[in-house]
Amino acid sequence: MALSKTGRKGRHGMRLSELSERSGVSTATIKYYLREGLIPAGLRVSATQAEYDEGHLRRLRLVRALIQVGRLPVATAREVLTHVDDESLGRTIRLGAALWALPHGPSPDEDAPETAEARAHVAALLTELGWSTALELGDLSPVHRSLVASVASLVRLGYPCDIGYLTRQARIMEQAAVHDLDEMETYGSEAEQVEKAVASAVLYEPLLMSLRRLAQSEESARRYGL
Amino acid sequence: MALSKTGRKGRHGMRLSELSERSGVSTATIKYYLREGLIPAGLRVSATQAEYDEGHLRRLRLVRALIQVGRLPVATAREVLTHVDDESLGRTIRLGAALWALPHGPSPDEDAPETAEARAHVAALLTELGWSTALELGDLSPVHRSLVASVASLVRLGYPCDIGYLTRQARIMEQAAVHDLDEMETYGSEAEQVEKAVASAVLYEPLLMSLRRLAQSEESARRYGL
DNA sequence: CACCATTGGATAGCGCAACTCTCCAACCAA
DNA sequence: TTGGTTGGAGAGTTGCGCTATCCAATGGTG
Repeated sequence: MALSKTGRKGRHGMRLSELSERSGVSTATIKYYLREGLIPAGLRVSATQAEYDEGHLRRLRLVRALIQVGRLPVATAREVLTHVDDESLGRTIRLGAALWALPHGPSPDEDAPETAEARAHVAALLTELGWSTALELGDLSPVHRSLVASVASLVRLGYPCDIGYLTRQARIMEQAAVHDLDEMETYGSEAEQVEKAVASAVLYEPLLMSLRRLAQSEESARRYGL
Repeated sequence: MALSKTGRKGRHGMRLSELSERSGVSTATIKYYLREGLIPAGLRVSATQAEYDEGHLRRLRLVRALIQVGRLPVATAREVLTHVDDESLGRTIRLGAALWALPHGPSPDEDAPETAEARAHVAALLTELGWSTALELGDLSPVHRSLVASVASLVRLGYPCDIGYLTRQARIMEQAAVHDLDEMETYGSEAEQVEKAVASAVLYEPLLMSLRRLAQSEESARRYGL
């Protein structure tokens, strides 16, 4: 372990190994992410040396969060980050593009008869909710497609998935979404807002689901005892 | 096993190949699931032949849902199903045991300084919420641990994850949980209720998250236009 | 009864994804 | 110089969810 030329954790000029130490990610893995284009190349300071800065560290942490917490496949993470980085787009579109690329469950199985039923179910639900944007985009949106796939699975398993129940749950999710956007607006820069939105989608989802399960346990204990 | 004696819908015996046709799962894969103990063995009718019934079909569909939609590793699915099948337990415990075994994100990294902070955050949150059961079980519960891990990730990325925001989201999730339990109570048998709870956890979660993202899009369009 | 496709069971192999290892020449501080 | 370190590239490893192959017992058909 040789002393690098900078003893301090300087704002600029980290080596790959220092990036590794500070992030807790092995150099081999960082090299892999660099190869895969998840992290921008460092500043080439000579033929065989490159420098990394705080931005790289931050990006690396985001990548780890996407992959480890959010369970995104590497290829998907790359696509999402491409949109996050694309400053040529306006906020809304940039945000939409990033979310658009986010992980979706398996696409609906078009051969299964339940899929058509599920599609109709979802259309009725969106109509009921008055979510015209989602209704118009329809099958083009990956989110819409995973929704259809989820409903199809439930139908296939014999759960009714009735519109009233889904509508109520959707209204609840709407509250959550409103909170999220309120929260997002507290972030100043556009880049931060977009990153926040991505984090919101991939990091807050497991968090919310954990909260939901805890709430279920609480409610169950309340109703039936321990 | 338990299933062959309890869940008789149709008495009519199927061969493995018919089970495959009706479920859309290849015979090879079904054999794999049998080997892995995800599906109880068929009724051995001779040295090299076995019969399967509607219960097996239903179980097979549940397995596919857990693995394909819920993304459960095979080993985890087996563990969950073991609890679902365990008729020696009371409903609440059985339900809890099944949910207990469900997939959790990565465990918190004890080496990271953020983890301690996250743990304190979560404790404060649970106190604020009055969720005493969750508070008492604390770190024993996998759900609690993934919650801590999620919060730690957010903190690590620089998001404040403030208690007020989390409390509001938790209250919203509480509403969702109450709906779920209401819905669950409409199912008659205990076995069905437990299965419903599992389905609720693994199938409804992606569904709810899809709804949340759609709601975010709607709200974003409402605020900022397309 | 004889025939042979089918069945269930066991084992080995495949394909993908996410790393991880190995090598090497360039580099830089001592 | 010199010896440890660096970045880059490709091959290797691991784990998992299947999938393909083989085999003997079976059982419907003629």
